[in-house]
Amino acid sequence: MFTIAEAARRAACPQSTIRYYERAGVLPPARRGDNGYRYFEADDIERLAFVNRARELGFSIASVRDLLRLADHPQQPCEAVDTLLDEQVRSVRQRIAKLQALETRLAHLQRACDGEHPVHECGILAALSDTDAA
Amino acid sequence: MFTIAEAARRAACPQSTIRYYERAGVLPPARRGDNGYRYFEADDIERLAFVNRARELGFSIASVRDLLRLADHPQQPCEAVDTLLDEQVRSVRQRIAKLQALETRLAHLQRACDGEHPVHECGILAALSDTDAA
DNA sequence: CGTGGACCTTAAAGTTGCTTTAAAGTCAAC
DNA sequence: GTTGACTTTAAAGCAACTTTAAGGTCCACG
Repeated sequence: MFTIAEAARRAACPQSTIRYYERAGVLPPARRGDNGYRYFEADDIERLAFVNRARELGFSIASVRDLLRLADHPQQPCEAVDTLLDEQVRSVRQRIAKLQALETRLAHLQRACDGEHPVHECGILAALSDTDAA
Repeated sequence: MFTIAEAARRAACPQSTIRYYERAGVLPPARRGDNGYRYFEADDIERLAFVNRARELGFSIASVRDLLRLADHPQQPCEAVDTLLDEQVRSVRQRIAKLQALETRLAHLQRACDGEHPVHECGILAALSDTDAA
């Protein structure tokens, strides 16, 4: 039986996040002591750790809910898990591609100015101001 | 003199965004007709386009405000512009690196399951449940 | 017994950059 | 004069939390 402070320490995440996860429905309502304090068992901490790992992998709260539901029903086919993971991979790859395109444009801009002139000669601001610039 | 609908069309951005930018202080309060309608001149549309381009490059609203302030004071040295751009490049590269690390981990996970078994044999959920898994 | 400090609780607001909604006023044409 | 397309505002919604404020609880020390 752990207090929320202990749970937070063990899961290495803020107490406020644990409360939030409960509110958001990815953790079940915690058991309460007579004083209203939350108490956690080893099981609860494992579930919290599961959530944390899934979040680290970039899954949304909604997807984490789905993953937990699947984990709770061991007889179901795991196709749904694979699908969630595939979607997540695609989403990450898309974000990478967008950021790389951005990086290229920003790097080009960096070459437009050497930092030695006043702003009105700055190639960077010129590019931002210019309707024709990429 | 353009209505907000015209301005939105010319800048290819929603009207709600124009109003938001005004509220957020990156666009000055628009001139108003007797009826309270906003009216825009070519200048205003250019400023809006500047904002749009900077946003496309990933600059925060706060940075866009800074960039505009710099653009409005042509005699200042453009070092500040370069600094903002450098920071932006660093931030984008960092995000890319994080996403690539994520991609690697997700791709590993994908190999942990071929989608043919029930959930309780799923390597993906096992990895999420396992305290020792990456 | 009391008091100080460390713990816990909740609801609500703040964050970022918008979008959406609702309720309402305006304008032009038929 | 009324339809329909425009405009306005304030406020709420989104994601995933974090922060704040105001308030109970617990325990140990004197």
